[in-house]
Amino acid sequence: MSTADQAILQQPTREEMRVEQVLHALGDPVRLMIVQALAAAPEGVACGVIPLPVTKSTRTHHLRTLREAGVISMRTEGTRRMSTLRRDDLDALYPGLLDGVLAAPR
Amino acid sequence: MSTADQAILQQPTREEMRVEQVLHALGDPVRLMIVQALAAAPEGVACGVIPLPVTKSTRTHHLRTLREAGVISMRTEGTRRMSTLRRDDLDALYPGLLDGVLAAPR
DNA sequence: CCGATTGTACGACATCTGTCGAAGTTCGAC
DNA sequence: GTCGAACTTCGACAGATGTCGTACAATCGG
Repeated sequence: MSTADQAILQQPTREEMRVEQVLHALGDPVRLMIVQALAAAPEGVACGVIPLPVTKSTRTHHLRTLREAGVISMRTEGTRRMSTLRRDDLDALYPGLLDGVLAAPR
Repeated sequence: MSTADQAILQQPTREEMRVEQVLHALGDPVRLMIVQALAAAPEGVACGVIPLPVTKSTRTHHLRTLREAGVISMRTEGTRRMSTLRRDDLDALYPGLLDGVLAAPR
């Protein structure tokens, strides 16, 4: 590995984020479940421990969609991938959006 | 016409609205333009006057998607269809969501 | 009544998207 | 070194979705 090795997977900067992409990422039932699970665990969660009604590969697909939209951040930790909500960036760009989504009646 | 004639087109009640459907509706560039245009005109806007890069039929399609998700309300007024944002319902169900979306950097 | 204006309905079509299974990769433990 | 655990990658595939053009419907003004 190089000395500049990054444990954090590629994700858009705050400037690169687009609201329609964020909304599209949030507009899927499985991805919304992931976001709700991450909201309850500010320190991050291993992808695998979130209960989801899909297979591993589909899970990977949704996590990448969320990451590329800028909704979550992922870092490698051993063989685990830890995910966290990018709360600060989302709140800065779209104040109230995330809270509104999380406040939705279940 | 019957005495119970309704000028307001069918739309979900507040209880019937689902957050993932709302987010999905908002997650399209054209529909987002519509919402931004409606946000600037609380009294309602005729569908046709919103500048959009699509044809009439596509416009109708997007307006129906927004209406069926509960984002907008439509009523007939002569040969016009007036659309309005369902601000009160959205704010009640998902406080902050709409404001966050509208605050997005253009 | 006629025509113009507005918008909807329908069918077609290319693309996107969510889903899966199988195979590959990376890391930690023994 | 070998095994298992945790994810990713790839290819495939069915269904959803955005788009258009044409045809149809309703309303208002002369």
